[in-house]
Amino acid sequence: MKWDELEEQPCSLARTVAVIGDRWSLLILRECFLRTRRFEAFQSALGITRHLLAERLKKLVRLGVLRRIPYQDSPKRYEYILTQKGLDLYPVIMAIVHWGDTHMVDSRGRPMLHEHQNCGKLFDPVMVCSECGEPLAAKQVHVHPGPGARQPVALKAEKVR
Amino acid sequence: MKWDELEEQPCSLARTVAVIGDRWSLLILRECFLRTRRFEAFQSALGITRHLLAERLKKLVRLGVLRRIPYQDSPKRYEYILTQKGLDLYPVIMAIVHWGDTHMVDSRGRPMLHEHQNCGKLFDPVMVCSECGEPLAAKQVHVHPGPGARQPVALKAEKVR
DNA sequence: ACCTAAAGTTCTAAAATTGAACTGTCAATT
DNA sequence: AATTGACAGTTCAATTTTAGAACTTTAGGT
Repeated sequence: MKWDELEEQPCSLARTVAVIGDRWSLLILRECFLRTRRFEAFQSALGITRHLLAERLKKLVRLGVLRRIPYQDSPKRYEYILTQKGLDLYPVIMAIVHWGDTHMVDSRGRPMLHEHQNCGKLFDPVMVCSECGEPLAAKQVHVHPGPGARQPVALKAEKVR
Repeated sequence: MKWDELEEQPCSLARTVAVIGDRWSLLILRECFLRTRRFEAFQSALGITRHLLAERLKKLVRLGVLRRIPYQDSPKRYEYILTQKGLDLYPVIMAIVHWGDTHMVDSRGRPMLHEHQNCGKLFDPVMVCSECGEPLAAKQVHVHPGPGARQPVALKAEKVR
């Protein structure tokens, strides 16, 4: 399977994996949320090769997650900032961090703590139901095909012919 | 950077990316949450090569996300089920799916809908603060070094010497 | 004139992934 | 008794990605 095919699958997870499902993209986004904006800064913070960094930034811009904006002329230099689409990845990042905090820490404890400015407390992110507000568990969720589900099998067969 | 180095970084995101940050692991986990358990079933659902599937399953078992349990003798056959550590990835999966639902759908709409058995409604997952219950936004969160943060620079220099 | 900084690009070697065929065990079928 | 098929992998060559290092371009500072 190629990356482009992933993007076209009738599955929101697969399509998102096409965007962030590699070793570097999520780390680049972590840096974005920590206010990193420039090529050299990404490179030295992550230790990614310049080649790959250039490629990933290009990809994230193409997909609308980052915007490349000039911050000076002569020589023209650009920096990378999160779009709204990129900012919307925050829950993904936090869910990942929280899993790491729970299952991948050593004896010394968490590398980072998060403080919620709203309430002033150190917190963990919790995923809840938009309708009833209760925390979500896999077993309480049933999945139904939506309007964008895979075509009926008959139609798929047509296409193959 | 190698995968093992990722696992050892003082960052819960990097450590989690070491587990799920590749093209296939998240898709395999999607299938697990959809009740897929067996090698052939994963293979035909995903179109992954058998070679890679075997490797990824082994890795997820080694990392404690899946457990390999025999379901028959003669010939001995095994199936793969989520451990608690694996089940805890549900919020990550849901956050990813929700982002795809928001930003990667075509005109036909979502491929899948989710129903919360608790309240009986179709829902979206929302990430909230464990302390005050308010939805989280990146701008309202401040980050502090925790007990497992990177060693002081002086100590790092020691190590290098 | 030379050095540095930033943001890339180019090149070769190493590593990961793909695709396809092959293996071993056993049950069921011919 | 021999053949077929299911399942859970393993093996191997070819292709694609990634890593590592050097190089390029534009311009300011000394």
